[in-house]
Amino acid sequence: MNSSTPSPKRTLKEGNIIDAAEKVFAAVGFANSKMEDIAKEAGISKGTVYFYFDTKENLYMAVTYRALNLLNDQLYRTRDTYKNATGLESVIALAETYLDFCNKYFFYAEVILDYMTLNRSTQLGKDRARMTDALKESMYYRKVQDIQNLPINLISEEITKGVQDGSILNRQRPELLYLTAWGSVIGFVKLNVAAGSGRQTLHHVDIGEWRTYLLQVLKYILLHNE
Amino acid sequence: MNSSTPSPKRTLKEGNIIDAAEKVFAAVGFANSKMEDIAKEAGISKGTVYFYFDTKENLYMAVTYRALNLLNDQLYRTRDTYKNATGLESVIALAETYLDFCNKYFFYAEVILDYMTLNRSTQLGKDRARMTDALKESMYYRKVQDIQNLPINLISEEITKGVQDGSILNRQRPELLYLTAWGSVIGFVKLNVAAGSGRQTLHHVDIGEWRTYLLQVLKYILLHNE
Amino acid sequence: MNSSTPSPKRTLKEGNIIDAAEKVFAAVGFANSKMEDIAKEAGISKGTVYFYFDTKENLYMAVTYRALNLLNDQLYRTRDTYKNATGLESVIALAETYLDFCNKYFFYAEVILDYMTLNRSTQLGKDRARMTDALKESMYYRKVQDIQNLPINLISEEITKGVQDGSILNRQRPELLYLTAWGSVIGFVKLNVAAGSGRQTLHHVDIGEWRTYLLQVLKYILLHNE
Amino acid sequence: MNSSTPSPKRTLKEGNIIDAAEKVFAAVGFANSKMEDIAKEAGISKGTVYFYFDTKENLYMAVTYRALNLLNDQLYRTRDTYKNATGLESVIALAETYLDFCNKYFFYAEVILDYMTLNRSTQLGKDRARMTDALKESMYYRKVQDIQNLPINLISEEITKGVQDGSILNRQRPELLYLTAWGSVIGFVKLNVAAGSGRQTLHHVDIGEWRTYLLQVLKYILLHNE
DNA sequence: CATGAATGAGGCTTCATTCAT
DNA sequence: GATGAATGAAGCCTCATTCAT
Repeated sequence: MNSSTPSPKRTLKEGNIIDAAEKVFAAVGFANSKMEDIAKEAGISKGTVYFYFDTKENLYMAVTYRALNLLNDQLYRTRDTYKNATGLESVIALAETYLDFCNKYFFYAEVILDYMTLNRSTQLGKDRARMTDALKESMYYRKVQDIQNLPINLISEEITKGVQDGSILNRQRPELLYLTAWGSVIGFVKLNVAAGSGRQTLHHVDIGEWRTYLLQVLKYILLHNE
Repeated sequence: MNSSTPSPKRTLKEGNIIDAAEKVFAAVGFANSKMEDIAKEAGISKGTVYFYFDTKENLYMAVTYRALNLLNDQLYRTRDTYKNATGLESVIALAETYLDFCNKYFFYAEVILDYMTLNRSTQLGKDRARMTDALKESMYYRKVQDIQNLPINLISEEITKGVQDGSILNRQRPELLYLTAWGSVIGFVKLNVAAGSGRQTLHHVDIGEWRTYLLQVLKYILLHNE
Repeated sequence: MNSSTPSPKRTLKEGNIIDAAEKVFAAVGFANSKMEDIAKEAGISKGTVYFYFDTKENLYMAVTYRALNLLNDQLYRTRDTYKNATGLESVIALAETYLDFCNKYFFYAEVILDYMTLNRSTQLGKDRARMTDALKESMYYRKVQDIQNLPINLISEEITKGVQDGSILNRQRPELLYLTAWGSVIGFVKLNVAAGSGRQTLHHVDIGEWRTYLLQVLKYILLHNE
Repeated sequence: MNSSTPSPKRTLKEGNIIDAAEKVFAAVGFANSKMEDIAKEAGISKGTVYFYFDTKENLYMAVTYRALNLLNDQLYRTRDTYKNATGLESVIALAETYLDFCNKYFFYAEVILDYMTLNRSTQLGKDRARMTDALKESMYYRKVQDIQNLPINLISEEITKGVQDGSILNRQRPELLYLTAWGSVIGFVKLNVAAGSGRQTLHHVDIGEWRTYLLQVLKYILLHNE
């Protein structure tokens, strides 16, 4: 509705609440999070949370927006850094950026993956519908929608660039490469997320080692036409 | 606790309830599922559901158990079919089996991934603790624990077999290969799940084509040392 | 949805809850009534109230339905009693019946008047809309709608009968007579309601005396053409 | 308490707020009205509303006071206009004035009736008591009390005048006549209000026609002894 | 005086679970 | 074994009111 820039003070306050929400959501999951707890975590009252975020769903979407935004920032920064490098180098750097992002902002990675699942579920009763509606009416939901495709677009562009500058030899379509590569990374992340943030090994495999190997495979895929 | 074989009648009834629970969980997610709905879906009363499953969590674990069991069945069947084939062929066939499984029963795939997330979250309040406890006391939770490692063990064995019979040339440790391969597959599944079960294309890429390419990459990984 | 007759037990229980709701609504008004209080008044738990009435609004409508139903019963009974009398006598008896009803079931009279105001208010925000929706979806709302016109139809018929049998001499249209007569009665009731149920006098006028005079006027209206 | 004349500026501001309050109360009723909405409607902030009216109840009473005041004004004006006419003519003119008032400001008519209901309800919990107390402490509540009897006194006087000057032949006590007449008018108004403000017909009866007939009946009552 | 952020008591409603029949 | 009525602990959200700026 109001597209004017919000006051810096308001933005700051919202930020504090999102900080708190993040912690609580990350700790116990959306369903088990109570607005009361989030308020307490933020050191304010429940009412104040509602003053800034009219719905629990909207607050969750604000977290998602922040996560996606941060990811985009980092991807764009990497892209700019590698402006003069080859497409291959850029793509690998982007993959590393994403892996680092997931490692550093563990919960954000989860939230972003969660978001992708949101539109799925078939309605069974009205309640679900109501919840979905609440979500879709949320301002942040629309904000997220606006930027959800940025990562894929960015990476696809860099793959295309690599194909054109000859650094990427694989002649599959960029989208196919993107999906395969991204899928590998997501799988890596998902397995790590599932295992928990603190883990250093999974099934006796050192995660750093796995990471290195994954990047090797990605590079391999990009370099070979088969 | 009671290790005597349950009556066939009881098993049948439980099966019907799990059928219903699956549908409801898949449709609206665990948190939004109501025991009432599950009972209705099963055509029985809420009380009866509780007669067979003392907790919502336990019912969910029963679904997980079924999912994992089914996956194991299919993997074992594939392994047996390829008993006399090379390790490489066996491993690729197992990957295909898993992809088919995820495609056909994609809710099961999700449930199995979900299971891995269960033990994670830090406690903030008592509720979470209570829920986790309820879960861990559930009979099906223990049943799931008993078989959770079967897939990875099975696949690792086949990779080892492939290494020994010379069909797999990659000299990385089987577990590392397993994780990389499984991660790729999970990413594939996850992206498909996120997109929705009915889709035929994703980002203009035909899913069958993607699948074929993914298997190619897997084979490639196994065949090349580095 | 389910048009089968509810079990007598259920009907009985619902009746008890409506009894309690009546008392609470009458005592403090709809807005100030709490479901908790109603439950306590009925000697049951809040949850049980919701088992029978899914909404506070629906419960209120159930009260309205009962009120309107009771009024209809009494009017029909009077009509039957005066089946062989003149239309004039019947109409006067109906007026007396209504006055008695309002006197005896004070709160019911209010509820019925309230109902008439329901569809009015212009929406300003969504909340109001939501409340109205909750109301209109309520089963009892529809039940009330089905019988809301019975009184006016009944009385109009009797006026018509009186015109035909020559006992009512006023040649105005029955509807006009009905509105004028009914309006007088409603005004009487409304002023009494406003004053409170226990009052014997209003502005130094004995209410019984007023009632007698009102009936006189009504008779007068019916007997004189202009 | 403070009997010093308020500044014209303050009076103006209060007036604006009451304007807004009226609209909101009329649209959604007292219980569903939010101070926020009223402030928005007045184009000011919530805090400012509270600066002028310390309580929602007090604001409502201010509306009531305005309504009653306006009615009184109009009745007095009519009385003055008919100073030299007969009592009968004066009374009929007053009835017409009231009908016009109700027609033009029909929310005011409701508010005035509402006011009469205020002192009634039995206490069940503390909330109701608190609300009533808030009301009774309100400055406007006392202001309303001061003028609440003006209409009935005025009309009763005119009836008495009519009896004395021989224009009113009915020998019932003025108060009885007053109540009967007022009741008829209130019923008329109530039925119209219930139907909605915009209606031109009710049950196929033209409202103007009904109004004319009602005045006829009133005149008839006044002119006939019994 | 005006603003609008902050508060927190309170109400409606949900739903896992229990239990009498 | 099955049923479905009963329970009550929670949780989301509202909104009158207060208060610092």
